[in-house]
Amino acid sequence: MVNNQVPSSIKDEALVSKRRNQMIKGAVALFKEKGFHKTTTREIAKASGFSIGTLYEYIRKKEDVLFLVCDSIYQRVKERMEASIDTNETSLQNLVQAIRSYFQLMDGMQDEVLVMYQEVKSLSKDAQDYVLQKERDMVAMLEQVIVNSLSEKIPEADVALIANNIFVQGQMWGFRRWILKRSFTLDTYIERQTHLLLEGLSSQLKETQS
Amino acid sequence: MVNNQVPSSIKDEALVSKRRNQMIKGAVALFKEKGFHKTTTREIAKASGFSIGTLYEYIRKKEDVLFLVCDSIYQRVKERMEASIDTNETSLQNLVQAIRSYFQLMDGMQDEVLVMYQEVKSLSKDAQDYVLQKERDMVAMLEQVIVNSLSEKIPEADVALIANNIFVQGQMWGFRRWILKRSFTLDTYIERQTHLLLEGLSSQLKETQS
Amino acid sequence: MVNNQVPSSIKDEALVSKRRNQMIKGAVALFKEKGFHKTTTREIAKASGFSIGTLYEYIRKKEDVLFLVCDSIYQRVKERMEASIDTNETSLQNLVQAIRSYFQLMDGMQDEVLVMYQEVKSLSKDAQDYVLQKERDMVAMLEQVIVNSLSEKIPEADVALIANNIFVQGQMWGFRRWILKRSFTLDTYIERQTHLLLEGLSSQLKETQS
Amino acid sequence: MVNNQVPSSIKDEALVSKRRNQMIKGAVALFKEKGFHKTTTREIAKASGFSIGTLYEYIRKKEDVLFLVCDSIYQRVKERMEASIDTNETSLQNLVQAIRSYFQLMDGMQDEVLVMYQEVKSLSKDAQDYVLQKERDMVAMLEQVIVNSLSEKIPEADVALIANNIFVQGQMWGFRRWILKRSFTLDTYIERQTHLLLEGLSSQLKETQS
DNA sequence: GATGAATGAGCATTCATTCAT
DNA sequence: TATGAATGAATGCTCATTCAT
Repeated sequence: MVNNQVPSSIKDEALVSKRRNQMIKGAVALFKEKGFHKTTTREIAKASGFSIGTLYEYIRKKEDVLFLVCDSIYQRVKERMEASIDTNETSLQNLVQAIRSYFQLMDGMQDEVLVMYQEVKSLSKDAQDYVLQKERDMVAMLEQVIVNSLSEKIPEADVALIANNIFVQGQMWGFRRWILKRSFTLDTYIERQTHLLLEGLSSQLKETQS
Repeated sequence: MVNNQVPSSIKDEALVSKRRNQMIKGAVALFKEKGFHKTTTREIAKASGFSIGTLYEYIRKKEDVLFLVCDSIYQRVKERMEASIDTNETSLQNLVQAIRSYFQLMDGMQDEVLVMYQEVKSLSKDAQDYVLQKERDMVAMLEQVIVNSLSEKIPEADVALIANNIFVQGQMWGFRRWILKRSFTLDTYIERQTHLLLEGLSSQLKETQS
Repeated sequence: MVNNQVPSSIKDEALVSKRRNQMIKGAVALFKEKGFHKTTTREIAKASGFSIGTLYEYIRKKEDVLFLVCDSIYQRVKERMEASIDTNETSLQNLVQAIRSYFQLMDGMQDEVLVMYQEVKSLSKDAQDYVLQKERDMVAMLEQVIVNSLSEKIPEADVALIANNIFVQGQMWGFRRWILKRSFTLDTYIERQTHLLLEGLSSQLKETQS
Repeated sequence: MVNNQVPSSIKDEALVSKRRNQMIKGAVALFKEKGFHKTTTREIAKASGFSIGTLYEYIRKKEDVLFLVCDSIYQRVKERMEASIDTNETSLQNLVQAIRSYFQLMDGMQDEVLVMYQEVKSLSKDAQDYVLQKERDMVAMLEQVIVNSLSEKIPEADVALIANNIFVQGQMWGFRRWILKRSFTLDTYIERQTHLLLEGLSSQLKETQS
């Protein structure tokens, strides 16, 4: 699926898609290593496996690469969340499972998420808005799962807050690993965060037959 | 107090201190507005009130400015935390109060924290280590306050986790304001986060006579 | 008629001719608008109605397009001068008529002449010589008409000078329109320039029975 | 006198003036040789005797060099015309003298005028307007001299036309030398053009006691 | 100590031209 | 014949850093 926010002068859409994937893959690795600003377009071209001229057949400006990278990361995270999280199921188990899936996802896409985290602000306002909408969607998914897992209604704001906390704690496993890895593995991290959350919600939670 | 990590060719320490403060003040404003990479040394010099030549009498490289800025921010946050948080007091009230102080601090230094958040990765490994140590110190303060507020011992890892959660939630008020401000004011945000935390800890908390 | 100064890899001469005409038509419009140097080969191909690859089947280098354009303009001007000017007729009326025709021609081909005027110097020396020969031919035509209109012989140099003056005044109507249009329409311009010229020549002119 | 249409980041106005003169001198030579578009900024810097970085301390964009060059040429032509032409004197001799001075000037600044002629269209609309105003001023000077040399009034349009003819004939000596030099030297060219003009005006001219 | 002119390596971007299909 | 994807040399411009005054 070609991202039409970024025009290309190449007509063959399948090719555009293929080349942009090469580009994204190469760019993520570089951005991870040295950040967007310290990465040159030539390096991106080289890491993508084609020439600088070819790079510019598929984008207009360097910032387009960043946009493509951020968008692709958000898209992949969103898709994988949609695949692994059931927003209809109403059991508590479903919330626990959703958190686990999401944290595992964050663990696996750690580098990508870190890149995204540090560089979104380098995008133009428009591009940021476009990309952040996906973040809102993801938080909304978590909110739905939370609501479904509760037996009593709690204030909307609290649901939003919990969803945001979970969301950020997932990312935190990526961008604060330097401090967390002293005390946790991914599994213990998931387990303890879940534990803490459920304790806080205990009185409103649905009964679960495990 | 002159930061000796960054050598200056000027002998007069008082002057170095004064000039660097001008520099930091000007630079924070610029980094906030356009980020470290898009800010030029000329702009920094101008915003600091002196010439480009003079700027380089007080630093060696552009990165030194970033280091000075980050260090100064951490330093100020740390100092203000130390001033408002009592790590000896053992009441639950003290934890509540510490959280409130810290969140208010984050609210007031929102821009600075945002800058720091996005730009630390641009520092050299050494500079990052130096600066992150201050972060570790702050988390440690929170850990101490948490431990003091509990009647029973809980695993060290849990203490670390809670401290990290609080720490990040404070920053989150700054860097995710775009999504949080739909549901919260600073006060309601503090109140609900505190509420959630205490619910989760309720069984281990010290009794409080309010 | 295919211009053999510019080789093509296509064999079918009729096709070459057709494609080059498309090319010239498209290119003139572009050169007029933005000049030769700011026009890209891709734009020329697009304006010509075929692909960049096809463009290069009919020329060797970008400069060939400019040559083709200049040559075509000169050719058209020359042909139309030959069609409307009678170099055998010896009346004064014929000179007056020749000037009128030529000025009207310049008015109609204003854009083309302007393009040619500004861009010939971008041609290689050889191409310039080739193209300027046509200009010499046109001036020679004017010289002939002038000589025919005189009753007495005047120095060759004077004839050349007058022919050049007429020639340039015709072009001047194109490239200095910004200043002339405040005082003249095409008709008054023709009338006054003719008047001035005839005054200067009055004593040598042939009698005319109008 | 520093041209304020083009901002410089250097404060010392005398220096700006000096460097820009170096720049103009170097650039004219290059533009003359290969045209504005085929001249690189590096070449301009080199020909000016300083580095590319320094060049850009005195201008903002490459086009600024062209503007500076065109403006300087017009300015010099205008100044020298003002110095050698008397717009108050009312004798016929004065017109003859003015033409001679102007043609000699064009002869001496041939290269500059050629450059200007071919490249003004590369300037932005604004810059063109600014520069062409100087041309209007010069034509106006010629008009004044013409009017002063006449005993009877002739239509304003005719005065404008004659002034323009003289103006263009002066330039023509530069840009059509390839065809004129077969029949003329500068002196004979001046003499014959003047002769032609005076013949045309004879009945309206002031008596001159030579 | 302060200034700001000079430097040139470095970077993003363009575009004429080629060539496999 | 026609196409258009690929190439990379070339170019305009920026900016951190130095150093003479």
